[in-house]
Amino acid sequence: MTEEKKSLNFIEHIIEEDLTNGMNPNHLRFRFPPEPNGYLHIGHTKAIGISFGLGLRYNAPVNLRFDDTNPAKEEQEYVDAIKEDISWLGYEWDQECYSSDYFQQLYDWTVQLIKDGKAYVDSQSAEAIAEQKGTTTEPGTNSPYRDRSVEENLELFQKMKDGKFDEGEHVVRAKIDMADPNMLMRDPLMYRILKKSHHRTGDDWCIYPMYDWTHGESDYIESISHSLCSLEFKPHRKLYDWFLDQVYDKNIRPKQREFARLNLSYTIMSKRKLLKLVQEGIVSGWDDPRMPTISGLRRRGYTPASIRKFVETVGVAKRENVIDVSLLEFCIREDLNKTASRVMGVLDPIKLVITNYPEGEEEWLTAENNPEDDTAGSREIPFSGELYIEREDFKEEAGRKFFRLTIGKEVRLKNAYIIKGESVVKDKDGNITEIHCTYDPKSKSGSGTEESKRNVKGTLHWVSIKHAIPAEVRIYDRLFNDEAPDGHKEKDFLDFINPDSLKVITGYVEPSLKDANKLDQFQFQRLGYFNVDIDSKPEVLVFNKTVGLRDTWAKVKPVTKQQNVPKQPQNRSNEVSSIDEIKRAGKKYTNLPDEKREALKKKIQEAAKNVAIDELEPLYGTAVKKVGTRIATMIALEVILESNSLEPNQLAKDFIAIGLEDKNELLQTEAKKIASKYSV
RNA sequence: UGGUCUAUGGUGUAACUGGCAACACGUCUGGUUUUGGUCCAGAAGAGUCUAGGUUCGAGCCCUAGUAGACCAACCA
Repeated sequence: MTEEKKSLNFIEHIIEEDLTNGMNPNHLRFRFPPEPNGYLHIGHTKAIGISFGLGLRYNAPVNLRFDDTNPAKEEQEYVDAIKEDISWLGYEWDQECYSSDYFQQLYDWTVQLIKDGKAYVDSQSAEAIAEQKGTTTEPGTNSPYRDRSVEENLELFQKMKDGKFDEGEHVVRAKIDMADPNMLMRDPLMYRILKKSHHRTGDDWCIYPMYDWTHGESDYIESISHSLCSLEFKPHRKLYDWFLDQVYDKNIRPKQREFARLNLSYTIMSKRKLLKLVQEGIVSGWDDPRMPTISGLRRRGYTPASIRKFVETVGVAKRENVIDVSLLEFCIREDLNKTASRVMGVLDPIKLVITNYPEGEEEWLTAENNPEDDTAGSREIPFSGELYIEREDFKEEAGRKFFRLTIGKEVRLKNAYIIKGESVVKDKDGNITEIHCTYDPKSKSGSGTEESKRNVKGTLHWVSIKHAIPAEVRIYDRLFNDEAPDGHKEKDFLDFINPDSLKVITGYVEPSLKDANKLDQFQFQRLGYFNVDIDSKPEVLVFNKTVGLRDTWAKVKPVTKQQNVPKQPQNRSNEVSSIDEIKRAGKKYTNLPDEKREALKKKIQEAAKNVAIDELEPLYGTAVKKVGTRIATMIALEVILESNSLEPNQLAKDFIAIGLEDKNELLQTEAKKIASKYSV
């Protein structure tokens, strides 16, 4: 609480204001109210982080409340999983509450509302009620049952409770205003009949209160001061307050305030869709390491601290946002860098023979466990004349930028000796099967000799073939290959499943890993962070790749491979990329008057000359929210096609198709222009 | 065609009751390094959606546009 430097988010501003207006700080109380109908995911951690974070900041209690008013969807299994996940994240709740604990109170209040003429029993079908709701532009009409007498209402409500009716026969509605511009105020439902067993109340009840009639009242019962939820509940606030008015009696009056929910690129957050992934067997379960669930992240190797840091870093505001997954990755690397033991493992092995190493000999070398942690100590690792190194770490010949092993060049084997590439052995097809090298016996790491201090450019990780243990290694990639898999109107999110999201390989790891426990975390040096999966057994070790190391080499690598890339600007650092320029121009496009638009168009066309069609992909699609960006893309596309005299490829055709259907006229015009030109 | 909310570098968030835009991620450069990791030093990148207004002065206030999101489940 002494962290004065940290700026406040808008919710904290509200609280500060309440406090300066005389609110007793001891009356501060928050709540996290999940519905136990699924597993918690990374999106929930934002809500959790906000409410529990506030609790920590103001030293106020936070209730965990299960919003369990719909027995059709809720199960005890989810209650247990949610509790486990929150605890694992490191948060402690004050009271464990259930909306179902308030069923009787809610019932009593409803009776009072009926007596006050503020609620009534409606006996129409769901369809009829929906029809009378009206639309966003037209007012609704009153139900024919709206003016039933208090006595009749009371009697019917009693019978509903006693199970005298079937599902759907009657509902209880609040009598508010069928013409309110806010649809939620048009006589909202308070109760419906549901003949289902509830995971806690069993068959005690066959009428269940609706969300709106439950949430605010539950907050009130628990003396919640600030009830924080996501933006889509904003319209509910009016109703929240209306219901509160009916029962409010000089106690603490909760305030609902709304924040934007978390969205993560390349990820879906909908419980329904996550459930589908599980049900269709696309993933192995809710805790599949590719899942954005807390349990999935846990199994993948994410730490509670890293997730908390992440939530803290993304901030809280009211605008729609998409957080880049790279931020999540940064958070876990930052944490693991300080804590994970360094070990060596080779995932794509190729045999390395040290020809001048004494035949049959072996020795044990000392290796530091964690250079970031002085207390981590060291361990012994075996070395011999036959090793595995990473296939990627050798090329017969390579440019100066390749800091790894080539013929005639020296590199250091981490914690061991300096070696020099001598020759290769190939099979009939010309594939390299063995690399032969020589070593400098005086260059042993830590030996203190002149040679041991010699500086060579590259350092390689390795394992001794004789001592290494094979292990199953599961390598994950993003589950979807689209930035916003569920942001497309036309396509199903399942169309974007990445078929290569899981690769299972056999790697070879140093023998010290034999005793690793489940969920232990390691850095496989130069490769990334890995943890021991829960499937791991003493006979077969199983590792998950949590995340790779930051890798600046990987970015330049492709360029060295493909010679035919279009000319890249030399001083990339000093130039805005053409793509950025297009994006930027597009951003303002729709807001400008026609004259200025022309200038912008020229700019886009100029920039487009240095760009390939495929590079436009991230700027397009229904996932891109700004129309301007899409228009700019369309303009750019035209230039690209024309200046290279290309025919539209599939991607281009997709762009055009989407453009033609867009409701924005400017975009449509541009799309039509190209469409007719290339008769797409 | 209604109501509500939102609009700040590539992304996310700041900027206390108006005083020429900060932090993190990402990107790039250089240094250190027995991990192309870490660490250190530095750079580029927005003039705050547009147009008007109020003001000595506006990202913050007002008006009008534009764009996006949410709202018509007996879901939460």
